[in-house]
Amino acid sequence: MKRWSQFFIPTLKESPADAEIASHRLLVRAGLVRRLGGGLYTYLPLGLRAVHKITQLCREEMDGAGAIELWMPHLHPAELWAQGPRWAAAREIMFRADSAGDGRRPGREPEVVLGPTHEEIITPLVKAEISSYRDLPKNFYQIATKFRNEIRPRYGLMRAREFIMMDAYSFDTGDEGAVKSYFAMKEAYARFFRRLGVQAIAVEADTGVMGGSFSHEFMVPAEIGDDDVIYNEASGYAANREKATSALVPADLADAAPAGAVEKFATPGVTTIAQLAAEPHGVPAEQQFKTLVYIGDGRPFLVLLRGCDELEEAKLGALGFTLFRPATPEEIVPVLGARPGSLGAVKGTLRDPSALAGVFADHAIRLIGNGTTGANEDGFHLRHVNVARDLAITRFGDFRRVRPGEPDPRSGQPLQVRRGIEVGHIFKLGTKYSEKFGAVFTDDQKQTHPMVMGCYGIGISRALQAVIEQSHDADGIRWPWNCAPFQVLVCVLDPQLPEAMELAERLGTAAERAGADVLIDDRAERPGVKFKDADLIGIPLRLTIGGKGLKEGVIELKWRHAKDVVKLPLAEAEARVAAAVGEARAAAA
RNA sequence: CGGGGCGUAGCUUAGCCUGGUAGAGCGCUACGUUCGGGACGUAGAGGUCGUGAGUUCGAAUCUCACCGCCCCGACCA
Repeated sequence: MKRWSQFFIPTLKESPADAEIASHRLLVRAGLVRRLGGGLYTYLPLGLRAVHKITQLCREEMDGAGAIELWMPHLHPAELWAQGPRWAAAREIMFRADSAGDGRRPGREPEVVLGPTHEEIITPLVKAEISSYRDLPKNFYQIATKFRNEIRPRYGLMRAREFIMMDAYSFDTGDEGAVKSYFAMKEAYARFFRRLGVQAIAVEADTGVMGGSFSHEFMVPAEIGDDDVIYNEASGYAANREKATSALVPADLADAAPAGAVEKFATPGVTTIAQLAAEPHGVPAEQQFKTLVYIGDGRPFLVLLRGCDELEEAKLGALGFTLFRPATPEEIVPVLGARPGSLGAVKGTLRDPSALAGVFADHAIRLIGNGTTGANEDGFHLRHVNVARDLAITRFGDFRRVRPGEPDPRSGQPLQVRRGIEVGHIFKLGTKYSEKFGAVFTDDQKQTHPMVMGCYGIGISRALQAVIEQSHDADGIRWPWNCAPFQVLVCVLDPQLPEAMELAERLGTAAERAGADVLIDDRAERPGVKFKDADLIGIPLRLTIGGKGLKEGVIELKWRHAKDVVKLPLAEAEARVAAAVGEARAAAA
């Protein structure tokens, strides 16, 4: 039981100017956090209590799923990362820390880095400690601080540079076991978010720099989310836009027959899809081939799309390059022979085809059949280009961005889109890290194999804010029972009356015995201030003790999410409060 | 890193265009009146006007540079 006057909850009437979204404003106004610098936040006592509630729930679900808690350093020797499979990509977001003073190697590679995630730490540990199939599977987790130099920290805790994360790593003897571990975590995640009191949906996701074979994200639907979720309610299909696909191209689509010889025609000044679609040329975007040039690990490659489609850049990750980026015009001309606007992939028109690492075509270009593309000669295009006959395609793939309304890959029903906040991510990693670090085990045939890994993350601090984003009203936060910093607020309107404070203690004790954390507002403030603050900090159950009520022989009980106030006769108050707490706990279990 | 915007008291901000005493509300301190939905009055404390240069007799105000923050894009839990 805490007394407000002895605690520290600095609430604000006005929102700080830098807080744009509701949850960020409420984090600050309700006295949960204060900003230190870009993407850096102090958790004030009330905010820390919410964090503890969330981590405890998370811990219970992880333990329940058989994961084992440990704690790894936040400072990582840079050599470990250099040994790992993704140093080049990961170092972009890692804070470097040269030991003390000027460091021993100023201007060169860092000696230590602040950990953005822990695959590079856990895998060598498991390699050193586990070598027999008898000791597998194992799943280790920690709940700790992560550091990522986000290019653009945003929205308070939503995208911070230092944040709290639960990260887990599973090690199995084979693929089957790894899949089992993966789905055990998927279920644990679902239970965790349900108990947290937040609606989070599992969607198929891109694996990104993490690598691995498949992955799900847990998304909290919210307008301010950074991700687009493509879904169909009826079929249950849901995927991050980066990963989402559609049944736009029929599986049994036959190659179109050529419609005539390839024909070059002059298109002076035409450098965009829209210009070619306009008069005098009048080639619809759906009949154009779009040719994009990227550089993958130093070598150029081409991506072909329909003129009307957009590239979903994340899908290029499937091509296996460690790093890729759009090519510059200076890089394009020597290879293709023309500048952007007149590019194409028609056999025989490329200046230096041997320089290419590949030509990757989106399936949807097969819908074009015969179309128009750049001639690799500034100011000229080619028509009657046939997909099968004329294009030098290394392989087809899914590279286009799905649009709402396209047919669901499962049911054919139209796909929809909504925004979401990514609060959790699970990956089936495979052997990417175990091979690199030599984390192998010996099986019962005395054969050694790399362990099959999975990794799992929950953004604890982000989940905290997602809860607020999803659960608030015009007056303030509406904490779900299980992650509320306190579950019961005893609002004493006349704390100078000894009998009022004594009653508050009794009710608070009754609520505590029933399993609630209790805060007593004993401040010498006017009632209006107390009620406003109570709504702002959003404690689920409010008990009000006032001089008036005491004379009538009642106290008041009010749920934060409800409008009505229930008057409880003093004689019944303790039992009714205990019962209310019991019901709330049961409902939130 | 590209594009846009903003830095004035702890917070929200006016003043800047058109250079000349830095103002208000909230919060804070003291006293009084109040006391069931962010009360009122009186008196106070609190400001290197982000930093540095420049123009000028004189700069919060004009110019330049730098720093910080916010928003939009690419990355992520």
